Amino acid sequence: MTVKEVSEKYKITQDTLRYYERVGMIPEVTRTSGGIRSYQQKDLDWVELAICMRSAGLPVEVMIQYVQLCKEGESTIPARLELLQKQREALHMQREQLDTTLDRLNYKIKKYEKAIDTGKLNWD
Amino acid sequence: MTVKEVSEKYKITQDTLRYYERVGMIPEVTRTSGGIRSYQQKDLDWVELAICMRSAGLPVEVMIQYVQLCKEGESTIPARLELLQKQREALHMQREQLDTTLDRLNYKIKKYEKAIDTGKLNWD
DNA sequence: GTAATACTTGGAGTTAACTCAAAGTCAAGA
DNA sequence: TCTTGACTTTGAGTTAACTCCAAGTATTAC
Repeated sequence: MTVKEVSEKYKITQDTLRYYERVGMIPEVTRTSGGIRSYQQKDLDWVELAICMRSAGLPVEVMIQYVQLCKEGESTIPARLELLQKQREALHMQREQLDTTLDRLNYKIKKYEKAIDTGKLNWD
Repeated sequence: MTVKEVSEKYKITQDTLRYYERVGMIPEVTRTSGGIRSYQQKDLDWVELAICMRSAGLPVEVMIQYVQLCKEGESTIPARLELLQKQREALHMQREQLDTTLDRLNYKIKKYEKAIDTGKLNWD
């Protein structure tokens, strides 16, 4: 697949795909003899992983570290595990905060709905 | 409360507090005759709301709009409701994405744990 | 009253994560 | 072969959300 096809498949710009590769957030993509990107399944797997992590707010920097560790071989498996566990912890906290905010939003929304319903506000 | 006290209470910098006020993410804070901020309960409520929304990733711009609507009076209640509902929807989607990513992280973590446990990787 | 400290503003600087532009190279069709 | 359009890189520009700085004013301690 060309960069254009991949960008369409994942709804992400070509610039972003090239950027991810340039900064090392995904390993070097397979190229044709002419130097043009030709994404293979393993390249697509990396792209998908990168997009998934980014869409949850995981920093680019963290993915760069992970990719770096993967390149260094199996000896880095404990380090990779630790990195992933740390990120999971961060996402759990993020989730809790999200729920707290959702509760607050729901509370306010109910207030407004009632206000519109009864025609008056009885604010706290 | 002074800006310093508020910054300590909510673990946020004074600069950020002033920034929030300057851009209109919270209404103008009560001042002393000398022009120094003196946060009252209602000011603190706004600060707390702003921090809560921001910590869930809700854009500053959205809070600015909300504050603006509040200033314009009760006629904007339907608009405020709509704004809040839209943000709730966005947070719900964000939450789903977070869960998807967490699933993926958990899968990888289990793989690595097993690899360390058995001393070998049986990758997919 | 004066020194020290905390506050004020306006505006410039920073960071993360893209996003765009320019100038050149590659590949497919007439 | 020539043209057209997609691809390449390097490097600069943009956006959101702060973050910092300088110069000045207010408050508090002595």
